[in-house]
Amino acid sequence: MLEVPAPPKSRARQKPVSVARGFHHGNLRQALLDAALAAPDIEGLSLRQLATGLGVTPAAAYRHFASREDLLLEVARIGFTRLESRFAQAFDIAQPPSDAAQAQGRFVRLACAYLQFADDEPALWRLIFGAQGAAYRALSSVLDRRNSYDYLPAALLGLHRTGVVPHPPSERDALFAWSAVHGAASLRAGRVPGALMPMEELARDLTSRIVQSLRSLP
Amino acid sequence: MLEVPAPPKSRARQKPVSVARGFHHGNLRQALLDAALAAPDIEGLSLRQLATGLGVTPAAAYRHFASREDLLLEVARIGFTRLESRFAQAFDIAQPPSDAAQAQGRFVRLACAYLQFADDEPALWRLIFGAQGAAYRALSSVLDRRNSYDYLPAALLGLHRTGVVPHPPSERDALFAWSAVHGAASLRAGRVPGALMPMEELARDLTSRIVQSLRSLP
DNA sequence: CCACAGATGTAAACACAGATAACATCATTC
DNA sequence: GAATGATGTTATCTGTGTTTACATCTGTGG
Repeated sequence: MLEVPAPPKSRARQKPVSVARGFHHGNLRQALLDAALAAPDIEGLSLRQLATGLGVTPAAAYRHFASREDLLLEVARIGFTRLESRFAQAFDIAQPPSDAAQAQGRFVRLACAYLQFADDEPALWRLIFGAQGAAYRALSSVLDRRNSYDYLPAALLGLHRTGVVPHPPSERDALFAWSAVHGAASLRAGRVPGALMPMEELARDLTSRIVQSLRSLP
Repeated sequence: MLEVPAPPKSRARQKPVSVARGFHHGNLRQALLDAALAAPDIEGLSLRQLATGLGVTPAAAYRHFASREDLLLEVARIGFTRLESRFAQAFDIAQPPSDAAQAQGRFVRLACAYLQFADDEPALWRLIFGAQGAAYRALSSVLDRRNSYDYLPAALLGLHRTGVVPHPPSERDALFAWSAVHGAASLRAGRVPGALMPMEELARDLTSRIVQSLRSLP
């Protein structure tokens, strides 16, 4: 197309064992995922815009993803992994709580991580939990056995072991805690006015109420 | 098109004051809304399928709605009205609670209504609250001042007046209650296994836990 | 009774999206 | 240094939202 026939083709000739770093584009797959992750509205993305935005033909994307749906699912998987790593950091498995305050701190941090994720990555939050959590359901079978939602029961167990809560946590206890935190995050993501207070405050309020409810029931 | 030129045109000639019942189709607007309301996936609807399904040209729909988005918003409005009427029925304003049991019964019925709506009309639920509740936000400014979400604070107030809860309900109390119920409904709509127990049971469990949490805090 | 005006529907077209198939090109490997 | 498979391109198909120009129906005022 009327360009300099071959400007020395300065593309790195390193040949680093033939790993990563694809051929023409240079790892288009990852570039597509990155672009999608950076989009303000992931679900509303168009493959074509994504591809042309990367200087590449729409059809090229189909060498890496079977469909748009497939790409979005992969993005959701990445997002879920990010959420999980936030959980892991908040849970801090290396430092099991040795007293009530520490157990409660862990619980607060966990709730905070959940809420903060909705705040920091609203597009990913919508992708994962929006549309009735279709993506979440499609994913949850593929994820580690050590599911994200084991952290919460574990934190509740810590509350029991340190004497904060008299009974060992049941499944319903966990469901209730999860409901409250998830609901608060949803309302916050939906910008419901009441839920927009400072986040740490919200997390403390939530968790202390949950703990209160766990103290009394049989 | 090779049909009988004018089979006496048996369309009712009643001329009932010229109200409702449009011209060619006979109230296409309502037919479009009804078809959308009946769809299993409202957000995924296509205007063209909708129109042709009703034996009408795609462009015809644009005589009644400015855009697809506009149609969906109207559907969401109708859905929200349905949810509100469930709330109203559950709340039963004509019979204010005169003792603790009745106040708790009202609270349980309210939670039940919320959960039941998610069960009965999943497509509407997703439309209203899915995608970070964009539709809900777009709507909430248009709805009655007597907002749907006034029922919950009112029910909490009833709990206080009948002595179930020592302190008058604060905004945070309401937010917590709403978070828990909304979260449970979301998890249920997302078919999260733990949330799929019989509904009345779930509602009782939820509300009793919420009440427990309200009993203790300052 | 009937022409007119406005509401309603149709036909045709545009831009854009997802998806597929046939072809071209590059990097690696024998 | 050719064979090969991974990668990207060029059409092309179907379907969608939307607009424009035109046709038709309905109720109304002269």
